[in-house]
Amino acid sequence: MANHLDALFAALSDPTRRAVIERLTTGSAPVSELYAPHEMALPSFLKHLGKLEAAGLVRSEKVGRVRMVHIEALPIAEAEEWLKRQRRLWEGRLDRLSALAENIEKDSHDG
Amino acid sequence: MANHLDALFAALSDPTRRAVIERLTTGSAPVSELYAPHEMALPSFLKHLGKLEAAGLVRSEKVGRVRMVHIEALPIAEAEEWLKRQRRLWEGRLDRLSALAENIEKDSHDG
DNA sequence: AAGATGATTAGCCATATGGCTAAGTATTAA
DNA sequence: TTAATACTTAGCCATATGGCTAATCATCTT
Repeated sequence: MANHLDALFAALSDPTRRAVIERLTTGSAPVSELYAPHEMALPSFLKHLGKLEAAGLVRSEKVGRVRMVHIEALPIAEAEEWLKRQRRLWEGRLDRLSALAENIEKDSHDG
Repeated sequence: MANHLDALFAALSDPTRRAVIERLTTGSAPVSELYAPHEMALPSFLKHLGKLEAAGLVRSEKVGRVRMVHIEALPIAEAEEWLKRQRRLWEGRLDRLSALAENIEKDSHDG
């Protein structure tokens, strides 16, 4: 995937993975705890964790036999920024259109 | 896909599709114009447009033999909101942690 | 009416994704 | 030192995804 936004948005496109992110906003947790609510085999779940980590949304390190996982704020902010920029560009265009409409209105009175 | 955020984030996970969104923030355009900058066969490109439309990010209607495409603001705002909420939850937790740290500090002086 | 234009449909292909089981490794607990 | 715990690795499977060509349809333009 060329752009890292690719991996970022792809990571967020799955409900299991978004649920993990939602859980992690309340604090770090070991794999076993993150896994508990999900009705799938552990290896399947670990693939999801792997994608989150590959996208940079999450980090983890092993403490004894337990792997602790924590959220990484920056990539979330980056995705948010991309969306915000698109929304603003779009809104900016609407503003310019209505300004234009006003000018046309004015012109029709002047002219 | 259960949640409509699934389709939304999945639609945004491809550079061709994000490029289309970026182009559309500057105004509606016919398929042929949206297609022009992309080095792939038209049917391939149309699949991308189809995903954007399925995700609700885009609408289109046919005028003569031309199909005009325009952006739909709401889904972008929804994706943005989900991200914002996660960021705030996480930041809120940091605030609580530092408040807790201050209390512990205070207690250690009192006790 | 013929030809060009803009899109659409059908169908093929390779790779990615999301799920599984089975078996293995490394720590900790008894 | 044996057993339980917490992952980890390997490998299989079905479906989804992203690309293609070839053929078709619908609407202008000449």
